[in-house]
Amino acid sequence: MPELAEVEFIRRRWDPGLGHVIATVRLHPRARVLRGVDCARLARRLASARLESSAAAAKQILFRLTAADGEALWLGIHLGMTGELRVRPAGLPDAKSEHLILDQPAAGQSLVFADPRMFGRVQFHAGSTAPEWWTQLAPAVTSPEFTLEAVSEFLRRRARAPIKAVLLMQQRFPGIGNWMADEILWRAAIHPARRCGELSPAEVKKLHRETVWVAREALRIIGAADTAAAWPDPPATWLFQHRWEDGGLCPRTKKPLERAEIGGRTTCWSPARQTLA
DNA sequence: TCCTATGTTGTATG
DNA sequence: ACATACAACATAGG
Repeated sequence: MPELAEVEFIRRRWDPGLGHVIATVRLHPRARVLRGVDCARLARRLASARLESSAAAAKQILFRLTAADGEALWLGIHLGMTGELRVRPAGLPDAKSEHLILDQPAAGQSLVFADPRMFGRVQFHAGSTAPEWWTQLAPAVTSPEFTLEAVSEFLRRRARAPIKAVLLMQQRFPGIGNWMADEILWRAAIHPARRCGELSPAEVKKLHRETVWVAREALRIIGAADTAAAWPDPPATWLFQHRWEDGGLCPRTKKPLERAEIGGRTTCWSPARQTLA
């Protein structure tokens, strides 16, 4: 159930495949994750292609490949709620929910994209220029383009919406998902149901700062972790560790946390430090 | 049986 | 056209 840092972690799972040639491609064309993809063309082009590099931005993963005839190929993976990448030794049977399998027999392995719930998706593009679904992503929250002014302007245009819902909007907060949004609001001491238009300039500034901080720390703790094991959780000083516990306590105030649906998603906050109005 | 789930998108309404 | 709200997608697990 990946957000910014988990996506980066999962991206690196296919690192053992870099520099190796794909011999065969196996896929299940009826799987929802392949909606809109020309599966026959994808399979034909990726066969004999070499995996060159990968990158992650927002919740999107991009793999760059070179076809046997030299053409540049671009494979996109979005993990949705339950998507996962793995590398499996060659010859093992396919498991359930494995929708795209790239066999690299010379390396003795297969690269696998699995997604039981199938909210994720695969995208494919051939040609020398990067596809729009990659180039059109909003600037990363860890980049210099993610300015306080950009955030202020974005919130101004969504004055009536609860801040929790707006933090989930990928056009301005790429990579932020449900747990990161709750973590940011908790650190910024802003109640998730507050309307964007009523936040003070000081609160918006705090929100901007905590967004960058949470993203950086999550990338450091989760995104850079050893991919041989499961991804690590942030420390117990974070809201993250307590948000699903029954009777969970705020790690700062030690007072009870509250949960409710806000902006269409289950939201956790600390009433002792996040108040309305 | 019923409820929940770290995401996105299409559609309806204002 | 734009902002907002919400059902729908599909499956597994408590």
